[in-house]
Amino acid sequence: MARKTGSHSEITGPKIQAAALRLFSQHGYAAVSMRQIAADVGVQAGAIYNYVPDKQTLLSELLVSHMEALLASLDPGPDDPIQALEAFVRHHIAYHLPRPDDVFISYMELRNLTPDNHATVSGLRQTYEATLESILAEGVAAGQFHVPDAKIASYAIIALLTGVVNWFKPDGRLSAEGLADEYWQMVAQLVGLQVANGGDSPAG
Amino acid sequence: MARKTGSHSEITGPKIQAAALRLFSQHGYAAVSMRQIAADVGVQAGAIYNYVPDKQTLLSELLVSHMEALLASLDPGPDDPIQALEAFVRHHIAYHLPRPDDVFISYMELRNLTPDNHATVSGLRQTYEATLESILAEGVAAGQFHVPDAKIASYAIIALLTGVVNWFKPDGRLSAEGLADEYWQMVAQLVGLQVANGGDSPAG
DNA sequence: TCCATAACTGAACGCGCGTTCAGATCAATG
DNA sequence: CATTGATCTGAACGCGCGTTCAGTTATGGA
Repeated sequence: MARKTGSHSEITGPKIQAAALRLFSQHGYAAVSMRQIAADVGVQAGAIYNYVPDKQTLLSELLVSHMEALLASLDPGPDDPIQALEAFVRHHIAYHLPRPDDVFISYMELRNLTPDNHATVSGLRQTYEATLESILAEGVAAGQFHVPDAKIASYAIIALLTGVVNWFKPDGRLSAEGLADEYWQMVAQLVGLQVANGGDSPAG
Repeated sequence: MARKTGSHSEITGPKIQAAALRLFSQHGYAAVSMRQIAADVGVQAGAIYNYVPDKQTLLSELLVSHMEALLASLDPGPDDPIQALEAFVRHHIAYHLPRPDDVFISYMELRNLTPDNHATVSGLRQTYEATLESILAEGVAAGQFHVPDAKIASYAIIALLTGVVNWFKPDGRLSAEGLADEYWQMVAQLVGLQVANGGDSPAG
């Protein structure tokens, strides 16, 4: 054998993913060229094709791996719907806040996926949304939550939570934890729970 | 004078705006070519330049006119924060539901605006958001609303409300009014109001 | 040291892009 | 009906796109 497999590959490969993620998030998939990604990595455009078959696959892999990592990070959570909802809310914020670029492309570049890739990513997303919906449905059935419709409420809550990456700046007055506290209060109230003002999560 | 000014212009001009709006919303600004827009209108690409100086201006005008129309449609509303919030929620949904394409491009194509155009549109958007924020702030000051932070709550509520266009289908079980009812219940609870809901008692 | 080969370069390919413009077309005016 | 100018066509411009590939470079095992 000569040269160890992937001596640079282990560096350049991830660099390409990272550059593509940032550039797609910043300017949009269609507006970013392979040459721009290559320049960002410090390489010629042709070199990218040692790592990725084409531009479309590059985008698709970013979305799929984000959604799979998000799902893998999901804890089954407590049985009690209230606790489960709080855990979901806090986890959603904690997971998404450090990954604004992933959130951006996951919600904005879906339409640039080929039908096959779109179906894959949509399926993963629906799995995630269904997790929240079932928590809500259980809480409604148990008389703990009061929302007009569990599915609509799950859409509303996810939109509300995901929107945080649009304005949050890590150097602002709020820490990630403080932010999660505030969002949990709002979500708890949204589903009809009483929340101690300015305080912690509801007892239980 | 020969031919009356704008004999076709009055047709083709709006057709271009409409086609651009739909195509930008569907595929994204960068992914849509002037030739595609022209084909959709039934004209050659060059003809577009009788109506629009360039592609960037075409996008910018769509965003600006949407935001200006949205602001113009805003009623000052009742003095009471609760009534004002309800009016804001219902109006937001009623205005946005029939205009999903405007909503899409207004939130997804901001980054494709030149700095000047971006500043203009952002300014209009901030005016809109400030309307909600001041309603919330007044309600908090009056002890009617209980949210951790008026500004964050306004972001959350707008994200929640705007998300509706991502899933709403006009032929589903819900009418626009029924939908507004459900969203108003959720928002009312989010800000800490008690909402009568089919006879169940308030939680807690 | 030699050399197999992973990693990369740099040029090239056909193509579609935004935009321009000279000339054709067409409908209302005089 | 002839004229006029708004409207539109169709070809062209330079350019950058995604992708390919023959050839160059660099690395670590033999």
